[in-house]
Amino acid sequence: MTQQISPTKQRILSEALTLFAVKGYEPVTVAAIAEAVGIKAPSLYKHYKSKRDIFDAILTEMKTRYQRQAASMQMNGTDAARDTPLFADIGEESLIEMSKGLFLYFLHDDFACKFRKMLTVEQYQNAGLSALYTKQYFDDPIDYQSMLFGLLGKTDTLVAENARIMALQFYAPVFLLLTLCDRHPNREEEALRLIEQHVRQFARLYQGERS
Amino acid sequence: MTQQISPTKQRILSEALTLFAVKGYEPVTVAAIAEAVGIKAPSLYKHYKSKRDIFDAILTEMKTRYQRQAASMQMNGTDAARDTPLFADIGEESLIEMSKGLFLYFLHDDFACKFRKMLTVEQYQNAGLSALYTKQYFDDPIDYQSMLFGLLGKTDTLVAENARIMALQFYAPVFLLLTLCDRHPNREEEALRLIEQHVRQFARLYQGERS
DNA sequence: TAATAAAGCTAACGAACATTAGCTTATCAA
DNA sequence: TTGATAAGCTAATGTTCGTTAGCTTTATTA
Repeated sequence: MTQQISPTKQRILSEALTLFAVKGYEPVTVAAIAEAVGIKAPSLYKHYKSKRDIFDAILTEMKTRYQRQAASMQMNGTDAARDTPLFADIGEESLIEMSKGLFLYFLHDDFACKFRKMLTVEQYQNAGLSALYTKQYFDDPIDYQSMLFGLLGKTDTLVAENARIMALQFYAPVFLLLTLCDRHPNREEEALRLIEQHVRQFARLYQGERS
Repeated sequence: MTQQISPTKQRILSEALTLFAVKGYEPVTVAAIAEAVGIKAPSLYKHYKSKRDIFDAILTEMKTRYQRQAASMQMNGTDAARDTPLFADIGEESLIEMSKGLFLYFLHDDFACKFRKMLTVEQYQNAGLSALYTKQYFDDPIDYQSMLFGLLGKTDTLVAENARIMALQFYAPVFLLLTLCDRHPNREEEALRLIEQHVRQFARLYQGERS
């Protein structure tokens, strides 16, 4: 039932995204996309009916991938809510590894990384992309982590209101370092070191609080 | 000695920045800049010799402003180091007001706000702007706040290494909320509320630690 | 084997772009 | 009053862009 995608068609998407991620939509010429793929510009129109059509296909693919990932997170989230031991019991070390892992995934996953950059450079001229950026990199992560911290705090003195602040304080430094490395890949090591110290300090501060 | 700037020349800069902030450099046409100013495209060339020249003039003006501001911060910083009472003595409330004040300045100051957006959308295709972005919105703020937290921690158990993490944890949430409001001005109230709660929590966590 | 469709190519078109040439008008010093 | 300069304008130029037309070739299918 699901249509098979021609390899060239897929490569056009990939190379276009690579270019859009750096320059944004408008400054990228169809000739440049074609050259990256290894064909001539008019040949692109055998696969997509316009430049905008390529852009839309990228958006569609991203939405598909994000929903798939959100669905798997949902499962993990539910499991976590049921099964995971409390904050203190997770252990600082595994929390560090989780943070670093997510950081490295978003930094190095080809599609995720380039799509994030494209959203970044297009966010102010496209209301749809603006909303998508906020959902993917602000509201969804903050909501999700609020939920986790909220669950952890139930048996504790932490109130629900504070869970959002905890989420903000946990997430923002990691995200800031992610965008730093987007610009300067050579500072990845430094960022990882800072993330480790940040998580350690964060755990210490919020665990110290309950004793 | 200092050359007087024609009002039209200044308006060109201002309107060009407004457009560059949203679309980036390339997609903005000189005709669009001219129309925003209220003249025809060829008339622009009486004031600047090319489109790139307008862009460079914006960069130059921004560097001037930033250096002026940095110089005044330097003075405040030195004064702070000499005169300001310790962290706990500043008072949570005035710390909140300071944070909100800086946040609102960067969010609403016309030039600062638009220039930040322009850096955001141009950062991946211009190495110079990339470095400038990192300096202005990562290294300089983190260094400065590290210095402050470092001074405050001298008489305390906090080590210098931790001052950078403190700075990161203090600054990142505020900056994240700033970029959120850049996209969604209608969420300013929510952001201010979160900043207040964040600073309160931050102060409580790091003060609780020393007792 | 013959017919069809898919996927590449060159050539060309019309629109939009940055920029230049050259004109007009107003300001202002000599 | 005259001459020059500044700052606007229209018209035009050469380039680049997205897209289309129409051809060739290869692979698939009847």
